[in-house]
Amino acid sequence: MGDDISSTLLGWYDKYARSLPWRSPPGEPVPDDPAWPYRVWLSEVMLQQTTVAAVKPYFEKFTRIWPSVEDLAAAPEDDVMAAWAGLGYYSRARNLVKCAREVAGQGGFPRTEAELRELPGLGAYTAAAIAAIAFGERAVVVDANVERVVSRLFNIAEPLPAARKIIRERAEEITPDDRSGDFAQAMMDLGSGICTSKAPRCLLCPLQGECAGLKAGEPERLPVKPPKKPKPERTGTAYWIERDRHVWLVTRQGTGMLGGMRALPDDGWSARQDGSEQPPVSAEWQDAGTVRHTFTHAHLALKVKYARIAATPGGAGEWWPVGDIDKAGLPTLFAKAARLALSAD
DNA sequence: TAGACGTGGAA
DNA sequence: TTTCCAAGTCT
Repeated sequence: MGDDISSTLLGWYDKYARSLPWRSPPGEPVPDDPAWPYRVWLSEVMLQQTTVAAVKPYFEKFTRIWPSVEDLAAAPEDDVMAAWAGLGYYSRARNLVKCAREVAGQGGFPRTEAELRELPGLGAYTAAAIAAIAFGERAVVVDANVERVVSRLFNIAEPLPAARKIIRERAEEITPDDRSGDFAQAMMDLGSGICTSKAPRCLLCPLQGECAGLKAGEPERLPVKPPKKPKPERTGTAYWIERDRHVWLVTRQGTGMLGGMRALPDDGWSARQDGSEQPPVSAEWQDAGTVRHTFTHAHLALKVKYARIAATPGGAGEWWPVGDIDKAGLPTLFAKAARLALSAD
């Protein structure tokens, strides 16, 4: 049963695998090149909760600027954060630098799942994926695609997250000893293009004959997910402070929201609390408008105010040339705010 | 363990 | 317009 599923799926993958910049062709042995695990690692971290389409240009940029893990390890953290700007989940970029430095210090990536799991930013999924894809080790790779495919294949109606235990057991049973990396990527391609969340294309599925969820009638209902909680509405204010064709930028501290990223100064809004509306300096503030932005866990209405001042604000920050604002590495929220300020000014 | 943590595209 | 989500991790 498990062998039937894996051999059928691998046969399908040999024929229909997507060609992606970080992939080797199906069925080929793992490339014997130190750049290979680096590229697999980088792509896997970028792909966490992020679409292939969004990742592609970032992967090209990172591998062009930093072709090896040693290059990335030697890069200033600020440069890496700025290059990551717009991709989201910035703790990934902070951990990327940490991880690159550890790996470079060790002379390369470890090749076992357990050792990989110890590196910053690598959880159960990513460690298994790298072990299987980059090193050809047998590993059971479970991500949201695998959860969806497996819950349908075996008609697992238990809701998440409780279903994870049985899903992992089933995934373990159908994962082949050989080509477990190709098998994982085949499951992802299947989940991405055929066994999709809302409208699975079961008629095109190589596993339709083996799918208990399809036999039971409503595979699109699986996996059963817990109800979502409503997102709170938050308000805040960001400040565009200009002097002599330069704008005052700060770097957000800590590991919280947008931590480590350049930003416009603001009034201390967070996902948990509205901003104070207290500007960082006193000035003749003018309204530029409001930016709407949705995070995973809150909606934000960010008012944007602008002013020209003569002095330098107190506290840490830097004057950034207004003409180079697109090179500042602002996360999307503040890139939107900057655009608004520039259009109003 | 449930919540924090981004973004842009699809429906 | 709003909701949902896409190759998760960390605390």
